[in-house]
Amino acid sequence: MISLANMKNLKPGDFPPEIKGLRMTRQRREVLAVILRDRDHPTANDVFLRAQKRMPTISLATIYNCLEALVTHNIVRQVNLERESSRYCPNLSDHCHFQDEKSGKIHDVVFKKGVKLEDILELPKGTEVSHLEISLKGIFGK
Amino acid sequence: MISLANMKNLKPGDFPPEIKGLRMTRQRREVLAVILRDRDHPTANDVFLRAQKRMPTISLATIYNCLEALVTHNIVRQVNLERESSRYCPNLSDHCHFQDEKSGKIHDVVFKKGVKLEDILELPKGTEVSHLEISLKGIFGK
DNA sequence: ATTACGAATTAGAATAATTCCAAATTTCGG
DNA sequence: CCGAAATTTGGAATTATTCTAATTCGTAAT
Ligand SMILES: [Mn+2]
Ligand SMILES: [Mn+2]
Ligand SMILES: [Zn+2]
Ligand SMILES: [Zn+2]
Repeated sequence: MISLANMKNLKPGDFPPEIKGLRMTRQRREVLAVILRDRDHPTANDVFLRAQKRMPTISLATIYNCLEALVTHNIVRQVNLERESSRYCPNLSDHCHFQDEKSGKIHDVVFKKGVKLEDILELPKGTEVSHLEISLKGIFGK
Repeated sequence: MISLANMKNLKPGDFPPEIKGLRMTRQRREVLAVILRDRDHPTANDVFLRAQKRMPTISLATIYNCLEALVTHNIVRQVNLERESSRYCPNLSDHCHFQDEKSGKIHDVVFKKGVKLEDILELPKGTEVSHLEISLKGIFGK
C-alpha cells in the first residue's frame, strides 16, 4: 500500500510491485503526492493548481494523462458525481461517496460488515459485476 | 401514473394533478411520449432524433429544456453513468441501472424486498439522504 | 373569442471538461 | 552512455450542455 510517508523519498523505480508496468516520471509522482496529501477528492483542475505550486511547468494535459495512468493501474480511483467533473480518490478500499449539500464536501462511506451486492439487488443469474458506483447527496450527519 | 396509452389523447390541460405547475406544450408532450414509447434510456440526442420524426422543427435546445422540466417535476428520471451523456428513464419506482458491457444496453435493476439504505451503509446519525444513485457495469445475466 | 402577459421555443453562440495532436523531452533496459 | 519507446507539452479540437435574445405560444381572465 502506498502511503504519503514513503512518497517523500520515492525515486524512479521505487514503486511497489503492483505498479510495475507504469513508468515513473516526476509528474506522475507529483500528481500522486497531491492526491495522497489531502484526501478531499480533488478534480483534475484542483490537482493541476496544487501540483503547479511545486512544479510550475506541469501542464493540464499531463495532469489528465497522469490521472488516467494512475486510475488504469488501480492506484487511484475516479469518482463521478452527477454531471460534475471527475474527482480522484486515493482510498482503494470498498466505499462509496456522499456529497454534503451544505458544505459541498465529499465523504467516504463504507458498507456495513458482511453486506454483499447479491443480498441487496435483484440480479439475474450469471450476472458479473465489473464496476459498481454508489453516490449519495444530502445532509451528512455529525 | 402516466402511461403511453393515455398519452395518445393528451391535450393541453389534461395532465394529471402531480404535473400541475408545468405548462403543457406540444414539445413537452412529444418529448414525454418519446421517453415513454421505448423505455431504453435514451440520451438527449436520441430523444431529439426520435422527436424530429413527428415534429421536424423541434430544436435540440428545446429537448434539453423539456427534459429539464420533466426531471424537475419528477416525471422523468435523469440517469448518469460514468462520464457518458445523461440518459432519461420514465421508471419512477426505486431502481438502479446496469449497463451490459457486451450490448451496451441499460437494464433497470430493483432492490430486494425490504432492503433499506441504513441496513447497508455506515452513515453517521442525523444523515439525510436526498439523492441516491447506484450504477453497475458488467455482464448482465440471462 | 379576444386579450395580455408570463413562459416556452428557437437558432446560434458560448462554455467548459476532456481528448487529441505532433513536436520536443525523458525514461530505462541493455 | 544509447536508442527505442513512452511521456510531456501547448495548443487546437471535440462534445455535451447551457446561455442569449428574439419570436411564438399557452393560459387565465375578460
Ligand atoms: Mn468509476
Ligand atoms: Mn440523479
Ligand atoms: Zn473516496
Ligand atoms: Zn431506469
